[in-house]
Amino acid sequence: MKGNSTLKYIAQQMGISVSTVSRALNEKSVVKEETRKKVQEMAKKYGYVPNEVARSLQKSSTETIAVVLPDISETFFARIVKGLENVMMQHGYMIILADTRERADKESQYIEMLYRRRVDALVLATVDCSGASATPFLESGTPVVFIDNIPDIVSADVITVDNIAASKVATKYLLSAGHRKIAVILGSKTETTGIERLEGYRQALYASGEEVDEELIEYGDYKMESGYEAMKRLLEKRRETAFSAVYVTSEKMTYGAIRAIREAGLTIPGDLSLVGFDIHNLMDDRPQMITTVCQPEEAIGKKVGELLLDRLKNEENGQKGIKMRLSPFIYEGDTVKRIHETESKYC
Amino acid sequence: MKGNSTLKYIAQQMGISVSTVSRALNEKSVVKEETRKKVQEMAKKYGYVPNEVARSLQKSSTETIAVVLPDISETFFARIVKGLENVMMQHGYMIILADTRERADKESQYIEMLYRRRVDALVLATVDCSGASATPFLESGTPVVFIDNIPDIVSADVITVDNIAASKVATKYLLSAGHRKIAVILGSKTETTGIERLEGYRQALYASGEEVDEELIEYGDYKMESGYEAMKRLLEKRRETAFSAVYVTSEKMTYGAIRAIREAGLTIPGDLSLVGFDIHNLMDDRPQMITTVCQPEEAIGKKVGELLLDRLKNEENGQKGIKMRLSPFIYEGDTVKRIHETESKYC
DNA sequence: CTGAAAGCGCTAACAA
DNA sequence: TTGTTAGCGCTTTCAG
Repeated sequence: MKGNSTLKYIAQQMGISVSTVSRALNEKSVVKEETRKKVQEMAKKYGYVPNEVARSLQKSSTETIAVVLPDISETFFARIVKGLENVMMQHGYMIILADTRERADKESQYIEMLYRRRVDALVLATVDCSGASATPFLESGTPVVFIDNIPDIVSADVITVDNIAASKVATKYLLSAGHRKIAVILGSKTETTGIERLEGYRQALYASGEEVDEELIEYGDYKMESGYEAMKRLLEKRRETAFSAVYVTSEKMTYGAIRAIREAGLTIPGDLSLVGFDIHNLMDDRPQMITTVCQPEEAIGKKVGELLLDRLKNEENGQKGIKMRLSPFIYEGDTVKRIHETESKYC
Repeated sequence: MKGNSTLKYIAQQMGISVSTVSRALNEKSVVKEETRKKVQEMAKKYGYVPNEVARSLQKSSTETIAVVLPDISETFFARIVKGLENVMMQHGYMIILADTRERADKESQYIEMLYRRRVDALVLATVDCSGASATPFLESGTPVVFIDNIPDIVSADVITVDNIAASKVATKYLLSAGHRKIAVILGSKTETTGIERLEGYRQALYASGEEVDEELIEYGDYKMESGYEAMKRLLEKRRETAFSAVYVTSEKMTYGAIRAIREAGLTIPGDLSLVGFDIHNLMDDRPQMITTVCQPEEAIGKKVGELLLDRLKNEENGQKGIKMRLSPFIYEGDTVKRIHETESKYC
């Protein structure tokens, strides 16, 4: 018999006006102390719980922000969400989560739904680099922060890891271990994560005077199966290409690649060296020697939160074209050594 | 200049009533085809997007469900959320995610916030087995489904893995590999996940005529660090206890335990056999031989979603005391073998 | 088929 | 300090 207690109901019971009840319950307004106490008593007695839906409607602000991403079961995304959620919760904002399963159509569909719900901001790890899916938010001036992939939109706010640095670190690591023929498995030809990670790889090779063998560059789609397939393709042409190391640029593709290597009867690092990406669980405990590049997720989530809070407080909505690149780490086998290629860059 | 288009605005522009516009835009209502077309045109022209906040207020249903859990960066929870989200999204429901960082105080605080937002249902992986934190929902008759830990409340709806079966499978696996002295690291003395996992361990030992050595039972708090510490304690008394295998009952504690074992200069399974819990990433690719018990997360998420959908559709709110236990798996080293101890049990 | 009116629960002027 | 009124944007009777 609870849950239907409203300001109106309390007001009626007490024979006073709704607005007085409202004021009494909102610390900021001025009411006679005595009235406030009585109202609070009654509110408790009737099990009154404010209805935020009504409040949202009237204030045209839902104190809710949306996070749209390709796969929450990727540790990378889960950790970003965790970092973000922590900051936002402290300020009374809650998070709506939407998992697109890497599908651009779902992405825009979900974003449309979220806009209808009038979330106050959108955090988007897009799989559609045109950035078109974010249109409803962009047009209405609702804050949007892109993480992971960078959209074509010049004025967009972006906070991501420095992908070029990440690949440079990974490649240099392998070069300095004596490898000359280094294969790479990328997640996308069109998304900036893929483009930049390739770029860093190229730069590192050029810098050390190595040729880039296009045969050593394979593509997947960030999912495990594609890492497995890409690795198999690389292994098939290993005779001609003679690579001795491989760099895989996403968590799940790394798992897939490792499986392919094992199935081929090869060992890591005995037969083939490998540098993975975002292998966090192994990182913490290192049950084996996997070297991995990692992104500072909690930091990304936190930065996104702070940026958003600023945007939301200052009412100066709209994109400002902020680009923030955070530094990746590399975790090298058993040694919990961290190499910072660059410090965070802000523009 | 967008984003402020409302039914009222369109109605004014067209010189018709708000209700007609509303009807025209809601497929179900009856309007002259011609009117509908014109309205739809105008709506598009003015960039009208329905305001779900207003709709929610009027329908007193937000089409939103809340998920409150201890740690979204645990693969176990992330996958449940993914499974659940998938089902709910297909029916127009969105998910609000709250991460309590295993803190009971945050848990009840968040649940309070969520109730104010009038989410239509709550999915709760509680760390407070009294179930008291869910009170606002329970009292108001809003559907609540518990996952993971089972609360004291008898009438509560619960969908979890069969923890006793999980431990039995794990322990039997080690017994059949010839181990007699098997240590176990549990996550909690008070939560049902801990209690039941201990129970399964005990039952398996009894069944094979082994004594239970209380010295071989250690407790952590599900976090990595505690797994590390618990393992260290076990190793310190290894001389007296002479255990040859250990069973660790959560993902992160497993990582911690492995680290402790490695730091002690021991190898798995050379010096010590280990069965872990929820080690999914390793499961998919198996970079090494870790045997692990796993829970069917996607299935749990899906079941939760289906139950909720049913509850929400049929308006017969309130707890019905449904208890559903899904079967765990065991993944045994390199072999992708699955042992089903039991089939899903429904009560 | 369409309009007028009421109301979801709350806040916020504006008076009193 | 308190009450009255209006309205956030929408749906839904109830008349017409």
